[in-house]
Amino acid sequence: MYEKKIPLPLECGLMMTREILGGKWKPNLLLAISVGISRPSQLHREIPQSTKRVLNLQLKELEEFEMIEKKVYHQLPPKVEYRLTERGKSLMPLLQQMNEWGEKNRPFIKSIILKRTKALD
Amino acid sequence: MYEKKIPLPLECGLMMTREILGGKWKPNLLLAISVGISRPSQLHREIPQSTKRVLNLQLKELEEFEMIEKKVYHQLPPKVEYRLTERGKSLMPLLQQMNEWGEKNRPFIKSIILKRTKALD
DNA sequence: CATATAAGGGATAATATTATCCCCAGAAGA
DNA sequence: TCTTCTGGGGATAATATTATCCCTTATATG
Repeated sequence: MYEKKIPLPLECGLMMTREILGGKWKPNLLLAISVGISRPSQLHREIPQSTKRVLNLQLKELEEFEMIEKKVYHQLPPKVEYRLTERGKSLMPLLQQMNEWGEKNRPFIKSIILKRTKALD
Repeated sequence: MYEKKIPLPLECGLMMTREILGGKWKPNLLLAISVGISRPSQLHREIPQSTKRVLNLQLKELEEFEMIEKKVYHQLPPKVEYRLTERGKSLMPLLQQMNEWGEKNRPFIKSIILKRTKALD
């Protein structure tokens, strides 16, 4: 996320998508924003496993890549809203498929993860 | 990839998909295997930016999650072939979408990445 | 004999990514 | 006054992931 010393192949579509969706919470953020959860505090409540700090970092990157837009209302208390750009919206089918595939296969994947953690004692 | 100390939300479909496709070369490996590039050496030639070592690690994980199957021919020189399982095949539409979206948006994403690296001097 | 190919992996370094902690501002409500 | 809510981020620790290096086995080829 910060600087990359080992340049990644810029000629590969898969890598490009990875660059956008690779962050741990980015897919969740995009999906949440797409359904109208637009303010930072709401997003954090939606994804409480994470931290404001980290969410901010990932939001900033999504903004850098113009997947989302940020509207700042200069008020007190401050108010910020994110929304998807057209480019961001074009990711929705992909994200939905990711989510669906994951849901369908969740029991199976989960069981394997649990086996692994048990194998560690 | 090795051990995870911070447990990830097992109830989220997106996270499950991430667990499978999160490795740097896993999507490429799966796509390559799907088009018949089945032997480790072939795969490495297909993805020369990586290393045998790393590819092996990622292949092993894909196997653990039963996305691919490994056939070992006990010969000399050794011969190994990977192929997709049914579960692995079910990932193909997703991978193709990832690839297509990435290809479409590659020029744009690339330009932003390049701006960032230039901004570092 | 030197080199290549096949597949694999231990040990360790380098990098990248996330998490944690604690701070800031200003206003409203109990 | 003490707490809560808003949004934000510096500094640093902890973890996770990839990369690098080098060695093994056995056959075939120049």
